[in-house]
Amino acid sequence: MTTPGSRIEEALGRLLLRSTRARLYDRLIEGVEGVDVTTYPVLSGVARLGPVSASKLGTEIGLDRTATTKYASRLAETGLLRRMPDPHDARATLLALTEAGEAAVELIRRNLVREFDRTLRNWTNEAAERFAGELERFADELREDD
Amino acid sequence: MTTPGSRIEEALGRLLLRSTRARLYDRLIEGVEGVDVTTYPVLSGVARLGPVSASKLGTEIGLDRTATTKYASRLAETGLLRRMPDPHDARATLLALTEAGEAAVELIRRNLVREFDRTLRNWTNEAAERFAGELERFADELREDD
DNA sequence: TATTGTTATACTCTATAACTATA
DNA sequence: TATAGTTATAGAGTATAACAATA
Repeated sequence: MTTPGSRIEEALGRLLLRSTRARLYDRLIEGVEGVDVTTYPVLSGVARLGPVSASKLGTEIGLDRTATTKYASRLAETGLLRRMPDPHDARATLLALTEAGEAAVELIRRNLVREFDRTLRNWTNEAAERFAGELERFADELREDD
Repeated sequence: MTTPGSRIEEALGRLLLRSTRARLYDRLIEGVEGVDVTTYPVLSGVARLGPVSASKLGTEIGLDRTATTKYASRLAETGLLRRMPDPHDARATLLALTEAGEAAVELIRRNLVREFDRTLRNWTNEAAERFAGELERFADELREDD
């Protein structure tokens, strides 16, 4: 029997495939030095959370702090992130966007939005809005069930 | 401006996080011996497509045929897949589910139903069905835009 | 003692290269 | 010549272990 669950599994499975993710992100990073499918979550996380330690950021984006540090260093080398001492904790280092980092985040985000809007070009606006709302709700509730 | 694309970007970004994927798959394959986050797409693909060559399966699930072969061998070692000669092409080998493979897919499917029932427990059946259809369409069209 | 960032290390995923057999 | 499956190999992602500094 074909249930909503099995249909969602199949479709979501394809979306979650490494190749789909890689292809999606590959299209967005043209002209943005130093950002790829692995460093994007770090860059995007700093953009969302503001100056943040590697430990906390790692927890938020589901990466180990050692991997977070590694990708943050890569982003720092290309000038998109900078490190600041944490005034409240001398052990910690805060990761923050540089101006170039802010610009990169803006560009990538615009590209992503454009990509999805293009995918939805044959949908009615009503259907697209509804789907967006349902996907938001689904993502929320899936992560709530920890 | 908040377009459907921007809302999808945010929601899908959360779904694509490695931690979300790992957590989801870990729950799906609970209690299924020999299946993990990498072999699951292979097993699931054979279940969906029926007896299929590694080349065609790889194309379908977005994996290189060498990786597909490797994971298929792993599934064969644990008795979930078997290889059959292709009667129409002596170069090809068809991958098919064994009885244990069918049982594993059935168990995963039951886990899926449980998982998504829990996520969708507050949705009407109509909304769940509609969302499943829209997600299928979205996944199709996102991959078409190559 | 616990936690921070970092580096070193090991393991896994996955693609490319190369080989053999068949269309 | 092109395509099938397979194995060997190499590059990259990511976790664990270990270290020094600070809470």
